Amino acid sequence: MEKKYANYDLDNLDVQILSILMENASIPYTEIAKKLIVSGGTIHVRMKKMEELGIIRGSHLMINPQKVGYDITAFLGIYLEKGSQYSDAVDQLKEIKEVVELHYCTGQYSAFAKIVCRDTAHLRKVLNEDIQALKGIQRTETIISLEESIKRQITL
Amino acid sequence: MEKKYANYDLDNLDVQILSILMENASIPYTEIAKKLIVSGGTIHVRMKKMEELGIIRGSHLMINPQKVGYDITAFLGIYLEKGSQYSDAVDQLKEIKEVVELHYCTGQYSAFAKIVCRDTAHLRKVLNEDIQALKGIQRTETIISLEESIKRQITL
DNA sequence: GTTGAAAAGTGCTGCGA
DNA sequence: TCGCAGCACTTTTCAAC
Repeated sequence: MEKKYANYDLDNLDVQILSILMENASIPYTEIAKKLIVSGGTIHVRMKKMEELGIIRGSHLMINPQKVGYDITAFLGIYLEKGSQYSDAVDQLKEIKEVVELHYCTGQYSAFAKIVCRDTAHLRKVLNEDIQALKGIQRTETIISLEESIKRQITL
Repeated sequence: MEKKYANYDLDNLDVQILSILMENASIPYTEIAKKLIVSGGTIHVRMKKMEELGIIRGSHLMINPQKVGYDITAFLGIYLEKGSQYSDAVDQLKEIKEVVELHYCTGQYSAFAKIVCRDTAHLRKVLNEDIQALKGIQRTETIISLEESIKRQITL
């Protein structure tokens, strides 16, 4: 068993397949097979195995948010009144669709969120009306992203 | 021209197609066509248009980082010695593969990064050896994510 | 712009090694 | 466990509306 990659015995081939598909999920299996010099069926078997193991979450179409009118990305450091209220906060924040990421974390903030909005007016509305209104949230600190310079997945 | 969505005249159909594919990029065009009650050809034409407009960045396979041994996500507030050194910092940080996002931003930090590591030892190595060694970086503040509770794309 | 169907290519499955 | 080959399905194209 090769144990280089985590709790699962992913071998080199598995990792190479993932690496290719993580960059471009629409590349056909047959082409991956050619690149890695195995048969198409093998790719299929490996992918199925990795799906069953829960390694693969699914595939997403990446869109350019700015081109569909979502121009502003912001990060939000959240101070909760009590740390124990985190799970309540999660449930409430899930209802706000502008919240695209939420982390429970160490450091000065109890929670840390990433939000995407159409414009400054929209951001202000989300911050003032939606998020500040949630119970259990003491205050927040906003960091606005002026430019997203890097955006990629981990490389295995 | 419907101008509800950005600088481009995306109509309702375009937005519905994107909404479906953003959640699951592997759903076949023919099935989308059935759902939206148009022909497969139409979906194809719309997708091509949106690709040419740069609205669609591509499709990615989402993997579960924890299952391949990347257990730690952290955010890094970066203080640069001078704000003007940002583009230098971008170039240097691009070389560090653990950095998956980098934003130029307002607020106390000059830049803000998201990094993904295997374990605490790996994180310490990236912070101490890779990032602190970069020139132009004064100091950093690390926020470690203990749990990622929300992870999704914007809904149109 | 949309349709529907035909042609080309891809994904899936079972059998054999 | 892997690879090959045939069948089903999807994507892509195109003439016609």
